Amino acid sequence: MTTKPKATISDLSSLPDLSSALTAAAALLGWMLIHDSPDGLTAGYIVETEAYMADDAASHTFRGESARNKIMFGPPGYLYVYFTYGMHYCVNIVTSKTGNGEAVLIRALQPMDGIELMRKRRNKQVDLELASGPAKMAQAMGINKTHNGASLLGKDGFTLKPGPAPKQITQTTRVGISQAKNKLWRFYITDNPYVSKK
DNA sequence: ACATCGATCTACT
DNA sequence: GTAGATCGATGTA
Repeated sequence: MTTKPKATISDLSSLPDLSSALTAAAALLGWMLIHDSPDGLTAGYIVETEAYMADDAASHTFRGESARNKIMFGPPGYLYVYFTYGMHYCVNIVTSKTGNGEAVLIRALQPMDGIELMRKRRNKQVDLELASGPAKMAQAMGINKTHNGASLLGKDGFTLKPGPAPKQITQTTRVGISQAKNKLWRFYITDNPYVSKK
């Protein structure tokens, strides 16, 4: 069995600045998330994110490390995937540094590549319904709990690459939380139709 | 052990 | 606009 030649990206310099969840949430807008899976390749343009910070009452890491959230306490550049509401997965990119417990929730993508595969995974035809929400996006990209802890540096099939810079970004409050509701830690590309909620 | 709640989505009214 | 699905993590005893 031959090893498939694959470009390897060796360090974090190929990723946006992940030094803080807050700045990374804004910086990730306009990047492409790519998943090269056994089923095929899908890619989407990141149009909506949320920052979950250290000492943030709405963050999974607020009450300290646990089996579920330990990836968030690890090094940046990895995926933190969790299961919620008994049926959905949500995808985060770990930021900051080991021990801090910060991440950026990827809330919505504009489908760019592998759209037929996204339609099949989602059992939906309309592009606007493929990835315009955190759990929709996870399903369209074929991401589940087995990808918790996957690297974004290519070796696990995930990569990020820069796309067209957003013209304008809107900063507002996060969705679906009951704590720290006043923080303006959600970001989206202004007027992009693939954003989950205005 | 048990109860509660959730970084959601869908289908229905 | 709102109810229901469905289960893992967490808090309370």
